[in-house]
Amino acid sequence: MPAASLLLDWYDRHRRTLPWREATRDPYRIWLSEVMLQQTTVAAVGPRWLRFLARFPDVGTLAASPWADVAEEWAGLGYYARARNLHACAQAVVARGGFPTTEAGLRELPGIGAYTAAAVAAIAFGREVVPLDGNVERVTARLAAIEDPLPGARPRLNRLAQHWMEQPAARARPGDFVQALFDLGATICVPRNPACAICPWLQGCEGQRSGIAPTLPRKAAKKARPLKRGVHFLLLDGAGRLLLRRRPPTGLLGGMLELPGTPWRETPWTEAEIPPFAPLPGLTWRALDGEAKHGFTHFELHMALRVATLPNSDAPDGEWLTPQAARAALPGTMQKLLDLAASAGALREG
DNA sequence: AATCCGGGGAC
DNA sequence: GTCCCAGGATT
Repeated sequence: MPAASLLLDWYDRHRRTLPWREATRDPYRIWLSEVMLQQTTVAAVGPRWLRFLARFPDVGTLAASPWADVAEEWAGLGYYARARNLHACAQAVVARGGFPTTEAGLRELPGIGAYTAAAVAAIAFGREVVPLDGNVERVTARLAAIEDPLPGARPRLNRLAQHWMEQPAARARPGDFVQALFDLGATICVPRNPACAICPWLQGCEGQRSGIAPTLPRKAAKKARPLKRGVHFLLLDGAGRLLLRRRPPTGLLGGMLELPGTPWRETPWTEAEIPPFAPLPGLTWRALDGEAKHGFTHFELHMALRVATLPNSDAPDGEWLTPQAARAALPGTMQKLLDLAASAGALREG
């Protein structure tokens, strides 16, 4: 088994300097970083973590804040169920008087799965457990030359990874040891072209010895993504503000703001089907040229856009925001519709 | 076990 | 274009 001390020595010399590593073991800050880092790159999280903390400096502030504020702060980060669970988790933590300090206790909270429970337990509370993230999966699969494909191989990889923590050097510094594994996977044992020559665990890496390390871990084939289409509506009032509505609390972009529109489906929309979805169907809607394109995890989306100005009549239900405020509060998908409108000169903004 | 859930950066 | 990212919830 590769020596934990070799990895920790390497970590002490080469570890990444990251905002959430600033000598704090505040579980709130560790937890927030781990949730933001779920399927999200370190580079993307850095500034967002700092901005989030400035607005919600502690778990009590977050728990007491309205959802609309949390949604606005999370806009653009993706996977919005994380924000909903984050909000619910903060309220649960306040209700129980603080964060649980064990992996099992953390695992009970909303938005905290096997990985995040282990990561917070190890980093914030010094528990001896290895979180199995994409980095640890890759490092472990290569060290042990595991050729079984993910996700089926995950239980086996997890059992192997837990053994790293049994060494006294690792047990003396659990949080540092797991972050050393992250850094090894993020800077040396990377998916493509790993830098095996400078790896502190080169000796004892069976994947490297057998020459298959760069091809691991193997993964099951992925499904093709269908193309869906929708038509959205940009309604402007006399002051140049635009109408947004809030999506249902669960599902795709759940709880986030959007431009009103048709549902998204694979069958193209016929002209006769579209008007009932407009905020004011009787208005004269001008169709803009082009489409906004956005890729989701499991389908590709093309959105057309129609524009109208609100006459002196009853305004439909929704929220009226300036283009600047709308852009700040909208998920990336909807920001692309504003881009389309702006390029057509249909928007008053700076 | 399979599917749903964003967005961006590296290649 | 493809792949990946400090994954979780639901079915």
